[in-house]
Amino acid sequence: MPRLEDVAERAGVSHQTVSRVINNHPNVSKATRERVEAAIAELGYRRNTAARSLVTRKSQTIGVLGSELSQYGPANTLLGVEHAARDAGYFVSIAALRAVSREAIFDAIRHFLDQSVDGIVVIVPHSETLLALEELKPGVPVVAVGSLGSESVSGAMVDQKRGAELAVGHLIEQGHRRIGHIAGPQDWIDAVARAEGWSAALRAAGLDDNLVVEGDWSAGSGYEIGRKLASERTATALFVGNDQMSLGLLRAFSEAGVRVPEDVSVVGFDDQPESGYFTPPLTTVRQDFEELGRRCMDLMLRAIEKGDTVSTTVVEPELVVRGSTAAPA
Amino acid sequence: MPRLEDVAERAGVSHQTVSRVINNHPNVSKATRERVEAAIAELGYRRNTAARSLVTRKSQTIGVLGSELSQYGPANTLLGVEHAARDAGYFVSIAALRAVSREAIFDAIRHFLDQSVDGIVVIVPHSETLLALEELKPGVPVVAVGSLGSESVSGAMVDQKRGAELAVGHLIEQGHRRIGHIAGPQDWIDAVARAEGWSAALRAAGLDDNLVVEGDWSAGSGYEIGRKLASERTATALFVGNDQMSLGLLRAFSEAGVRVPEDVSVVGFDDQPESGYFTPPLTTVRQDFEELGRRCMDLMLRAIEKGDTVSTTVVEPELVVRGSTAAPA
DNA sequence: GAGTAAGTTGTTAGCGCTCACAATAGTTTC
DNA sequence: GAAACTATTGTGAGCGCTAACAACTTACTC
Repeated sequence: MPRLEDVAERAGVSHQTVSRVINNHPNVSKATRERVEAAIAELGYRRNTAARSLVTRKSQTIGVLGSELSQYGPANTLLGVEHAARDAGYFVSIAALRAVSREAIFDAIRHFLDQSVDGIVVIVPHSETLLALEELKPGVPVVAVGSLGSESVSGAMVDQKRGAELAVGHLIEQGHRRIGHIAGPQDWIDAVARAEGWSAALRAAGLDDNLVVEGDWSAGSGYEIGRKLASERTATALFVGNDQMSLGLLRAFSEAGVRVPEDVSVVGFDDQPESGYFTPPLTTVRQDFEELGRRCMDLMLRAIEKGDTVSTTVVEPELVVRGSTAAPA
Repeated sequence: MPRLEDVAERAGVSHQTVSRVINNHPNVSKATRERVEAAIAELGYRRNTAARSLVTRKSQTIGVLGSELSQYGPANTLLGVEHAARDAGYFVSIAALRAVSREAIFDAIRHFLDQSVDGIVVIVPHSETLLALEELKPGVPVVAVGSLGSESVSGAMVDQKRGAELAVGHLIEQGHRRIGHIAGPQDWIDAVARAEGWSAALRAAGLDDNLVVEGDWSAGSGYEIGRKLASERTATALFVGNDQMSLGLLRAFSEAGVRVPEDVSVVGFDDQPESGYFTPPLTTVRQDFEELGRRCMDLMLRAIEKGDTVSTTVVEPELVVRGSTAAPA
């Protein structure tokens, strides 16, 4: 592998001039720059990241700390971050948490600091994550996905409360009055926000917000809850915390002879690619996860390159109406 | 940040001795080792990765090149790789391909070489990927997921052909004689292997293998194909290339009044967490993607640390029988 | 007890790059 | 035309680590 020195020799300049060309320093004459660029091309020179990193203490790497990274939302957020990062010339290093705990988070952050990452994006949608980050100030910019951030941490989120309002608003418009909620686990930031949004929208319309059950995001939990609800029949409409639980719910209702949407309307959350092919096709709230990831990197780049302080960005959700909602009988 | 030198001073030894302790060299007396370890703990010393990397030309980093990384299979494979890598003390850097092309693959590989990764795992299930890798010998070990590898590339795969045989065998056992296949896109290695397995199993049983349609893995394509098949009714059973297309197919059949499994049996492939909650619950072939990822890293570590030559590992698939298959009417 | 081997520790150099500063050439100002 | 700039290029040092070698102990052999 050719070194800076080799390029310099070939171009007939000093190594420092080559360095200037590589780093786009202004004070290099056009002629010299071209000569150096030619030499770089001829030798197929590529800068040694480790050497650069050693002296600058920057690694051109963003660490992405995630959990549940194989789920639709996190996976797509990661993708958005990766694309935006690579476009900006950054490497992306990942650490996937097997279990969410303070110790595991600390571990992963240390792992990133060992690599001297320039910034850390955290896709760990648990409430305790923010607390852990507050406690262990990593000394590099941190963007937490799915939160508004805090004093020292930037946040990028989809407006969950707004999403819940869209869903509930749609059901109210159709004439529903008893609208239940199947919530996600309440140690997830988003699950809490959706439940709050549901509750707020109902109260604003003068309706009861007492029909809540908590699932664990899985289709299995949706199924179990669905079996129970099918026998009780308390609500005419259900706002479900995500599309997977909705799927399980639909399955349980189908088995129990409860018709959707004729007997009960169902609204999900996420809009996974499959949701339009459930039986019936699911009305749901779309979140643009890739956009969320890109926004994260926007905040990150501003923090790294312009030294911008902590800030927040919010992505708007969108209601997608399909066949699982109708006016109550 | 404390340096090696600082630790050495505190422990009253030379920096080289500290280096030996860190790198687990054998010839350090127990007393010295303990003294050094104490100093490391007291100062909170962490080795500078860049400096180490500069001199060793190793980065303790594995590059993972992927496409469709938000899909269930690739995402979980990535997870398996990440866990195994981190357990072995390696960092994981990712590059996600937006589109699969030789140029994009070359680009990503160069990106990894810039980081002087110690190895590259490729999760790009397109046939042309292998060719591209053959052409551009990166100079570090490469493991390609979903292939048997080649002369210069190791391979880790789930036995797709066996999976297809399991599915078709199950249908034949139930008494089906006209068994169609909804294939995945034929530029995917797995799609080809599944189609071949289906075909081979049918021919081995003396049955026709002329009922094939090609989809694009999406639920949407399964739906379109399902609408067409519902009117034709040529087969009594269908082996579908993946679970998502199966979902679309089930939806189309449900709309058209074709009953599953009474009128047509359906077997999918993948066993995503949701598949057990389709209507009806889907009989499918399970692939253990995380295991696949771990196996990848096994091969990789052997290649890196023991200089093992190119090799292959195969994960066995498993048939999961649920409610979408039954004997023909 | 001299000679050899094995175990333990220290010394020096250099990986490839950027930073701070020095030096030179070219331009403007009065 | 000398002083004072500005633009361009070069020089030397050092980031923190490991590899190679040197040096010193201790133990063992005959």
